[in-house]
Amino acid sequence: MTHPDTQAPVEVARPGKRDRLIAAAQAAMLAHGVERTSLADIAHAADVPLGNVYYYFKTKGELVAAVIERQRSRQQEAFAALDQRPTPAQRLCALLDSWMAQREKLTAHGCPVGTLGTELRKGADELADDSAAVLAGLLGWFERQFTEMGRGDARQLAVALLAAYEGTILLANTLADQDLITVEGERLKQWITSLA
Amino acid sequence: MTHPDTQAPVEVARPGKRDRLIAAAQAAMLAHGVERTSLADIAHAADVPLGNVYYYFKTKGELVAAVIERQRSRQQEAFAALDQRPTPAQRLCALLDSWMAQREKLTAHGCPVGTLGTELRKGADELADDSAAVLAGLLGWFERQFTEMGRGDARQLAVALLAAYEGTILLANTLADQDLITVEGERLKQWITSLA
DNA sequence: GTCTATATTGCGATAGAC
DNA sequence: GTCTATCGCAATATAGAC
Repeated sequence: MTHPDTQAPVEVARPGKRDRLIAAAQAAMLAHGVERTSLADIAHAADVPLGNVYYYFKTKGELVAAVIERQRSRQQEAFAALDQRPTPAQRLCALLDSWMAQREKLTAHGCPVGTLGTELRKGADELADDSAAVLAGLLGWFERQFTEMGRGDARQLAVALLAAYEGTILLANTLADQDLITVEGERLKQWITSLA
Repeated sequence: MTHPDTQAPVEVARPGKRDRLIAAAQAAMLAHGVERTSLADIAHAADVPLGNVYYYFKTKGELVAAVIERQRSRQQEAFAALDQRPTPAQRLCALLDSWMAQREKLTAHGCPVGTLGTELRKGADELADDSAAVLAGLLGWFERQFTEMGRGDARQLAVALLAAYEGTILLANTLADQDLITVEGERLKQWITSLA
């Protein structure tokens, strides 16, 4: 802490300027959609001047790509944590528990992965496939759990579970009723338990 | 047909100019989203000059409102047709059959009601509630069928069915796999039959 | 690397002739 | 009622000083 002025003459960027932009973009795009979120909004929220955004991301699309990559990365961490649990049924139920715990945010803005994927499919965007890969990652993880439970119809069960998951959030969001997530969550947990 | 020039000096609009705009708006907005659909696109598709759109709709929002009203109207017609069938299980399965028959369009663009509701919730739009009412209409119809089947948990069953319905379309659209609709459709029909 | 000022474009909406 | 021309604005992206 001594002589802070004399050392490090090179201006080191406050760590995370780029990360702050990605996080701000993710939050704003989840709340208002990609199209309605301007780079000015993101820059303001991240406390970065507008023109400087283009030093980190050449286009808005690159920023969206970074958001998707961040989702994928977070998803892998979540899987790693869940995989610590001993049985597949416990892992699936633990995910449903954390899902229900987030019901307020999910009801307010929808599923981050689902709504982004839906919006990107409407554009001519190549990014749609990247977003789809995140959803496919969740589907694959579900399928692995069911396979480990010895189910030959693991794929179909995974599709049914993911559809119920995404569909319930869509309903909760559109109808503005977070209790739908609680009720469906409990029903799905019972269903999983009955399969184990 | 005689003397067509001398009669009806008042220029009667070719029937359906307004309707053409609504239909074109619905198609374009389903394909590309409300935000990305410009009034110029709609006017061009409906073969109406851009400036003339404002004679029929004061704002773009009014045009979206007309699209929603059209969805609601079509939904009522669909319910009336389905209600001709003798049993609630037959009605539900008939709806799932028509759903599966439309799997190609649903996979390409998502559910017209679900994607519109999701997008409008992202905006500050008051129209979101109008769109939600259409989804709620479908939910209510489901619930009536289960009630008529003598189920005390009709509401919960309706939520589960609608979530599976919307969630499956979201997956089929995002993952670009229309077979998901076929597989889930058959599973849901079996489930309904098992309840009857 | 950082930031201000601005070029450029596309869209919603309007004015006003016919 | 119909249509052309255009305004005003917001947003992406760039130029260029520091």
